[in-house]
Amino acid sequence: MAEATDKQPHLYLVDGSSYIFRAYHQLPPLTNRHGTPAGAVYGYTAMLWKLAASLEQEDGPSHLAVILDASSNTHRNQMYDQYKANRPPPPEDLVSQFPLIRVATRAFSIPCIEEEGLEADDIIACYAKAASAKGWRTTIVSSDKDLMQLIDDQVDMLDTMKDRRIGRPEVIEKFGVGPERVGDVLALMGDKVDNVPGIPGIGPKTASQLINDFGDLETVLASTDRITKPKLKQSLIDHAADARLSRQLVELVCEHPLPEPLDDLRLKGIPPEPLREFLEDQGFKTLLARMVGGTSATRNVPVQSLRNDVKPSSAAPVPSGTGRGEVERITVDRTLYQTVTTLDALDAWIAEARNQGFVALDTETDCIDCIVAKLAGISLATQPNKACYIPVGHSGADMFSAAPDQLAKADVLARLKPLLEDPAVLKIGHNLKYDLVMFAKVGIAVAPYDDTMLLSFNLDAGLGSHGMDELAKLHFEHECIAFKSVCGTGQKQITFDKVPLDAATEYAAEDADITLRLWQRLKPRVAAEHVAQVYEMVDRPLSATVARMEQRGVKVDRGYLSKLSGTFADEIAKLEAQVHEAAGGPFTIGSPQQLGQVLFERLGLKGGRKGKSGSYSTDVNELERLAGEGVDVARLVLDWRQLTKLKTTYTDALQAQINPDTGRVHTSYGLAMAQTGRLSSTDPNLQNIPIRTELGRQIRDAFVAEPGHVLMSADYSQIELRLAAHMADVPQLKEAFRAKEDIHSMTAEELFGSVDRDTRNRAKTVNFAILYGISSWGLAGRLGISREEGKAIIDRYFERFPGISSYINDTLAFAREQGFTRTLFGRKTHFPNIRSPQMNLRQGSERAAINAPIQGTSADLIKRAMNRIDAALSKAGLPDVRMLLQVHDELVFEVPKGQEERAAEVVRAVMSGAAEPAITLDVPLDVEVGWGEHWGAAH
DNA sequence: GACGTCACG
DNA sequence: GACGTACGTGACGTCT
Repeated sequence: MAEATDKQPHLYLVDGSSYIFRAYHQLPPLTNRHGTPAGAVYGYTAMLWKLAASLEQEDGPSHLAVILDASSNTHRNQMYDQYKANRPPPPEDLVSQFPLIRVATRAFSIPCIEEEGLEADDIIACYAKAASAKGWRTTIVSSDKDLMQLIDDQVDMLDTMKDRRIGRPEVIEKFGVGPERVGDVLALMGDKVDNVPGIPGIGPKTASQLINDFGDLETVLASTDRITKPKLKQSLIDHAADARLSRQLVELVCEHPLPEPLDDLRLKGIPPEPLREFLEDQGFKTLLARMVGGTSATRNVPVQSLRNDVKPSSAAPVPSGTGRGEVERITVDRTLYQTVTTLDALDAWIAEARNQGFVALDTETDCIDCIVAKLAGISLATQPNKACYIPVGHSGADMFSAAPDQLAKADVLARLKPLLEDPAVLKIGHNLKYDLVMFAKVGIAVAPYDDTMLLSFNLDAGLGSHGMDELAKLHFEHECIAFKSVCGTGQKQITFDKVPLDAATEYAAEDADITLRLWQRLKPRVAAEHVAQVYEMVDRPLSATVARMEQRGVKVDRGYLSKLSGTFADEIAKLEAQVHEAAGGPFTIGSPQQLGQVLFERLGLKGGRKGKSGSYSTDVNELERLAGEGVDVARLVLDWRQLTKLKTTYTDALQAQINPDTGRVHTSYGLAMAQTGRLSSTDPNLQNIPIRTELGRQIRDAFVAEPGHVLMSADYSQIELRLAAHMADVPQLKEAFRAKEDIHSMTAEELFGSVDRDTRNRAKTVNFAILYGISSWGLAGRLGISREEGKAIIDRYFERFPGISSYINDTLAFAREQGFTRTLFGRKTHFPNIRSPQMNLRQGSERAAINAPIQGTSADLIKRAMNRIDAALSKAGLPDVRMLLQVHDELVFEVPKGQEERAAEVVRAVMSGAAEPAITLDVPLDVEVGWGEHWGAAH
């Protein structure tokens, strides 16, 4: 191939100084052959390699240079002596790598440009301007936001770590303004790291809003009379000079003569020497191997081999075979959908469903809450594009319009019941739990069934959510009709039973149509990807189990809650007065911002700023610290916080959630929400009712049984640690569980050689840390010790329980290889970021991947128990014992008085044996059971 | 709607 | 140049 003479020259400018900082933080602390730190240099070298490799590519460089900061003393320091004054010195093991950057660049025979008195940003600006003047394109390799000012039609940026191009649209996305106004926005918001002052109280959002409203900085400063918010206005007036200074500091200088002429930056190819020598010297074996293996017949550059195997790892974080597969183009023709208004038409649909043995269905209602919802209509689909809607509960748009022609609800349900209960016809739904409740309310027990939401959850957990609209887009690139486009939104929103039948048919029939297509696409993957066990034995049957629990609800004592609300309100009022008194004036205690100002400015307490908003942290740790130092107001605020939390989230909200028809609270369980396979609970969340403090615990007493009944609670003891002992195969832990020893004391003995309250507590913390994917830093923070001490404890843990470290290593190796983890029952959880080049993303995924098999197996077990419990109770002659709630490792039942002992034994047996017969655990699953008049007394 | 905070396992 | 220090959730109040 000829050299790139015929194409437009394309200059790449590498912001070397900023690159090496990022590389340092994102790569592990590697050392080179000489034992000196070289992680950042390696990252830098790999980046240059990648760039050089794209020489011949469409968008690759024809000219390339690396730009470095020559000195810290620049014209900006003369302008403002505080410029970059806050910046901490770089870490030592990074400083030692700075000179190597120049060596590495020379090894590539790439020009390395630096200029006394100019920052790299300014040099880049000069070159970009000069290149544009000659009609060249320029790509700035950096992610520095200051440089985004330079972007235009000819200039873009490239973030090689995220493998992302940044052009005008990306700038607008980030700043809300085009590149030409970025300088004004930066001047308003300032920059902590460079110590550019900006205007206090103005962050990115406000800054871009102001510039958009007024045009530029000077106009903003001149228009303060038009600004309505008093604080903002005053701040702008007070700090106008700071803003002008900031504007100058962020301005890039592009009038300087070029240190080297543009044409000298041409990239012709990389001579093998001295690159090979450099790679050998540093011991960068991977790159060296590529260089040798990729010898090209046509030229002496490593280009050919690079293109094939140096894929940017960030671009393909998900290993092959774990994605959701290719998009299948479909054509949805909504004109083919039918509105069924005659019994003959209905019978024809039922006959077709019977004939082929499966049918997709969906119900439409007048409300999202399936417990109170009334049926509006039912849609069916038998083939792609062959779907119908059967309205049964539609009314006119208002009280003056007549209801549309439709079949009688009772007739339709009478015809559908045999079909929906026919064991020879598979019913397919999406989030079928909702429909199961709707049909159960009219005496129809839908079976057998498949659920496409659960199919997607079991196949692709971790890769996205599992709503139908999203799945249609993902698998078919099809946009479903939006609910709000049919029913409107906000004040004007109407309920589905008011929607005209033609629009209702298009919307509802499409849902059944898409459900059918999703089923056709997803179902074959169940066997192929080995999730049949978890789907068939855990999640699919759980739909019906949970539907029953939701329908039952739990009785809540409104009078008791109301009284509690009153008591809390009095306490809150008292505390509020005391806090205001101590603060020297009223303010909104619930506003972290105002509270921070009161504590750390008005009262002058010492405390650090935290968070990117620049506001003070006032969380429980910070306030506990102050309270411990004898700051009474901190204790008062903590008490106020606890009481308002209890009142608003529990005593008030729970009363409002009592269903007027049943007098009970019916939560909704999310079956496909938590990535690990746990359930979640919403409207209200009954999985986070207080228990840890005495005050909060009173809320539990509001959960009561019907007269003549008690509430019974059964919970797995230490289930996650038991599973860890089994899965990691740790003999001492397994033995301790078999012998019913106290596991935290036993750990304390192993770790610290003695057992007292302190060592036991610390051992308990360590045990949890293991489950959550440990880091020495995190453990140190929790235990209030140094990182080194934290690391020593972890090392000792691994040494005493070697199974744990091999479990972690094996789990991570598997996850990196496959992109997902599995529970003992085969449940998959995907981790698309497990190989991300971004350290924080990657490490977060690693911790989650260590935890997921354990948390997920625990979820599998309790779900299996739940699926079996109703039948086991009936078989034991206890059909009136009703399972009501699940709280991850706990089940709550309503039990007729006199049946407690027998119910306890049945429940205990089912829960303890939940792994069998699929799995035999090496540890017993102990279950603790208690009961009483209310939930609080059942523990 | 984002953020901070806090309730649970 | 920033982020975030343990995993998984959901709800509320404030502020923009």
